Amino acid sequence: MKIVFMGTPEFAKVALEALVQAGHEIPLVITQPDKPKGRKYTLTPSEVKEYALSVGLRVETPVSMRTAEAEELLRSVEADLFMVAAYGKILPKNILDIPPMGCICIHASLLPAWRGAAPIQRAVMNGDAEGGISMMYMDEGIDTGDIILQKKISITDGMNAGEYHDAMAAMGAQAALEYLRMAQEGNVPRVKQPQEGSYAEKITGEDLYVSFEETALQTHNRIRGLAPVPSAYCTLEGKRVKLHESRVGCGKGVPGEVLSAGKNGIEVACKEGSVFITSLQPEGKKRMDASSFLNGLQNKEGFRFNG
RNA sequence: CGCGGGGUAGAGCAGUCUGGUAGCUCGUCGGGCUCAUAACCCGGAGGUCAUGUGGUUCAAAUCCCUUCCCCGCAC
Repeated sequence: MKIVFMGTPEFAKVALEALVQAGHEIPLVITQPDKPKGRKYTLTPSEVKEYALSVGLRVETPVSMRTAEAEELLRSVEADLFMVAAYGKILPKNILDIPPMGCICIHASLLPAWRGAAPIQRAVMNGDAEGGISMMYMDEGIDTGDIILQKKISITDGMNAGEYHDAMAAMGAQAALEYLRMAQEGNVPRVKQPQEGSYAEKITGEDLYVSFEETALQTHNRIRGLAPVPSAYCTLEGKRVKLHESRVGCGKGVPGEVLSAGKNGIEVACKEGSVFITSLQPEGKKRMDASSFLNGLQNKEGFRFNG
């Protein structure tokens, strides 16, 4: 079976790696073009591209899927199916129709929940107790295709998006292999999705700001849902402070007010309840625990955030 | 050359503007108090102040220059 793999970030890389190690034939890998990244603004390849090249796969990075060139490229490999994981571009119908076995997508949510760009972060930020992987036949909608299989995982309170992501990536890879086994036996289930679902909007700068104007639980979920990257933040004396780890507390006070500061962390009042910040990172500094932060703080007396 | 912050004891910081014996909080080690302690008290160790046998100076953590490294923003 010839598979064209389409994907971009780490999540997709893990799946591609599993396919390669299982010995599947992958004549072509499609990923996003290199993008300028980092302080030096250097052109950086995607995780998928980096890995694919390291194992000698053919990689193409079309700028658009809506060109004759893209269609010709994808037809020319005569693949049986396209497997897509967090590619980052919408596939038009003429592309979807190319492979005889269809376009199969690995999506990081239990559809129809969290369709779209940032299902992993949104699930954690929303405080979901359960999440998982969906394999589906792609259609022209955004993550609305018929479902082949789903795998569930619980999201514990102590888990951040990074940990959840890693577990999900591994599970996504397993799901892909399971699908391929079913496909080889010619026995692939296909269940329609409900129309109604939720949408996981892309994370923007506004999502990162912790105002403490939400409840303690919402604040905690925001912090862990954005950890370890891109990180939630608040401000202290006009400077950004990234918030990496927190715990829910039950103190009361004006949102942003520091209620206590010690070995348990820095307790900050929220609209309802409080959160203990246990790991944070001032602008220009490295990540540190709350004790270290307090050791170096000049005016330990009555500081407050976002003030 | 996209913008900016920083490299001082194991950790986090002050001191740099206005050169003149290296400080703070925490940790660590020893002792004491206590039924006991992560609490408290007393004492000690620990730093060629990132780099350059760099420049200026009677004197450089501090002023000037070199190189390396870390981080925030933006993308």
